[in-house]
Amino acid sequence: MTALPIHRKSPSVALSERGQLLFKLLVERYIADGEPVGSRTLARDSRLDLSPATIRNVMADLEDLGLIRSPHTSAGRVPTAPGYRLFVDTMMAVREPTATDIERMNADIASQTDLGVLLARTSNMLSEITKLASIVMVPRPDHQSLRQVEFLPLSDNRVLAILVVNEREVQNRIIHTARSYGASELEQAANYLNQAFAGREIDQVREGLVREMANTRAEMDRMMQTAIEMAEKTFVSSRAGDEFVVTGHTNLMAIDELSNIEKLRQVFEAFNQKRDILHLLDQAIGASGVQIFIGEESGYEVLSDYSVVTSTYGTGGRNLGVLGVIGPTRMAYSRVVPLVDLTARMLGAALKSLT
Amino acid sequence: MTALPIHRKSPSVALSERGQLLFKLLVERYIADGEPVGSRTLARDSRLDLSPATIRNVMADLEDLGLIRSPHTSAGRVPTAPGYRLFVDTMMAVREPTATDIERMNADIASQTDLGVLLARTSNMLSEITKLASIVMVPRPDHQSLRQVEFLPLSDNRVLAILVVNEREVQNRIIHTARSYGASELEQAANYLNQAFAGREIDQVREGLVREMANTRAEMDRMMQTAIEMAEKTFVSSRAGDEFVVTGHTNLMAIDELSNIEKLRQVFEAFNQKRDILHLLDQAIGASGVQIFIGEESGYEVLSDYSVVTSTYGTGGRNLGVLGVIGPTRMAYSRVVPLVDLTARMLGAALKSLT
DNA sequence: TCTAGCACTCTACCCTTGGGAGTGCAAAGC
DNA sequence: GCTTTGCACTCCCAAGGGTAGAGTGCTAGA
Repeated sequence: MTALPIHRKSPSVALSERGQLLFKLLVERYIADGEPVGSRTLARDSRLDLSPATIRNVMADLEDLGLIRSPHTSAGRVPTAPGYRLFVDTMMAVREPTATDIERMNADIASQTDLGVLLARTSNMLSEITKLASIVMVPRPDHQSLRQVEFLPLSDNRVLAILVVNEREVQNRIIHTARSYGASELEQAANYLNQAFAGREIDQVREGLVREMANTRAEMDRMMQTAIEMAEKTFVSSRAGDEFVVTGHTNLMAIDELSNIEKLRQVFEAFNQKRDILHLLDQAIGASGVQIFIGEESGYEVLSDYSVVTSTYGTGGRNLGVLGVIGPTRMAYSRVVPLVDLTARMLGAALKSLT
Repeated sequence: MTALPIHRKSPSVALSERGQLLFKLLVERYIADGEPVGSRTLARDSRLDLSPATIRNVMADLEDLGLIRSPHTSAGRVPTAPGYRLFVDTMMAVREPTATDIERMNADIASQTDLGVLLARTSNMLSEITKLASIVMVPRPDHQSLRQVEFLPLSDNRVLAILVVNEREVQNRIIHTARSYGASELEQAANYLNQAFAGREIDQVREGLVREMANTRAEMDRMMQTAIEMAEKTFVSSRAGDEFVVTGHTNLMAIDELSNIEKLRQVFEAFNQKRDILHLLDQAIGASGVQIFIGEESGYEVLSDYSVVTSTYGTGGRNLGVLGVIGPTRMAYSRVVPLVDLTARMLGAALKSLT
């Protein structure tokens, strides 16, 4: 076989060209098979026409650099977290999603009109195609602009408030009031609020009300009083907390061939204790584009054998949220990364057309 | 020891009094330990002062009756599905929930105001206390009475419809229209609908509209046209499909000591393919009160090693939905059954105070 | 009708064993 | 100086065999 011109030493970086090649092959092989890769296998895989012994020497170097390790004395080598990191950063060849996948995803996502359903479907689809667990964090509206508000009296001094924010999202809250209000009273209050504050940020609404109160204090008529009272209770501490959609847990069970059930349980538990996962996703929302957290990098011990691939999504220039997948560190990054990217873009587009 | 008066034959039923006693002990023991119960153990447990050999004879009878079986030649006996059935039907002594459990549940459930949160919390709580997976099916409103409707124009010939039904529930839908409508136009249409149909069943609204159309066909003014057009699209095929909340998957993983991971995966998968589970819950909603499905009784093969304990819940006389738990057939029925019952009643009460 | 005794069966566990895979090292080859 | 060969060594894993424990069914005797 044509030996490559391998004698050119790579200048300062510790890794020779040959080392890189073999390392790349090793990672790819391990991702494909899931079993430690030995020198003989690697010798066959590479077209370098080198004996296993030579490969062994290179592998020893790679091990010294902390890129690979052997699970035990006489097993092959597997990539370490830093190894995966190097791989995805400098040598991964992304495999574009197949036309089928794109088609399938498009059909499913584009047709959704309800925000909740859209997110759920997106998560589902991503999970099915990647065969991993998928997370979609719902858009966190940094500013909510009020479009319309309605009040409906319920029994027992309670009022149902319906807010339409950001042009299309509907929120509703039950508020407890000191006395009971009549329907017409509430209607007037809502009318006033709609006229005075429609199109304004919710935060501003609260401020505006306070100002209003100061100005008109004495000569406030009854309607105004009602309006202010209602609005105060309605707009206080809105944010119900970030939510996210998780689908495809079960895919993790299928993959984890070691089926370390206790570990798996802990990961699932983490999904439920949503707060933990949220923090991870928060890290991701800062930078736009695809981000990869390998093993311990995520900062969560339970995820030490798992990697997380995330991408922000949004419309235009704004990041609305984060989505991604969780799977074993040896997931097929070259396939998963473009898929996550694609999904994020599609969701962004779908959201845009929804507005 | 004081031998019980066991010589009285039970009349026609195939099971002697002694057989019943020993069977009950066996089931309780197996539920507690999870391991096949042998004749020696049972001899010690019972205060009957009988030798293991005698117990063996009884056990052989019980096996002939199909109430118990041995996993293999020289293992003890475990209850069969019919065995559990007999146990829960005729000999189970319910253990009332502890004051702590009641207190805890009450605190958590009673304080909720949002329907979605209430259901989620209920499910969570039930799952935590029973240490099983819990399902709460959301109330299926067999009749939805319309309280109020609002329309908001969006871009691209789409209109956001907001429905308030059943006094407090808010639904919103995006509908696509042939042409674009102005805000005032839509407002008039909503006003008309609200006046004409508030308080009526949604089904009736549709019917009423059709009648209206027939009557006024020719002299329909523009406002009416708009109203009818909007309403048609809004009220068609409303039912977004029954939803339910599942929590505590992870508890199943902890219990299934055999950790037959593939089986577990199938069960989880079934949770995701919600339709399957729904059908099971549908069976339960017919009869009110607690129902127990043991193993294959549920009609789902994947659930063959699991039992489902459900109860309907509702306010006043009406059944609104079903909740329950899923766990191994050897769950502690005597504890779980009253807990499911209690939860159902508490949820019913919470819903009542919410309306 | 109950009990004691006994032979039998099956599982779970431990230990050993041998093969296979892979390594590391030293010496020989190009 | 890099590469290869040869070899001893390590470790895992699966298979086999032996043993103890638990429990059974059956039969004969109280």
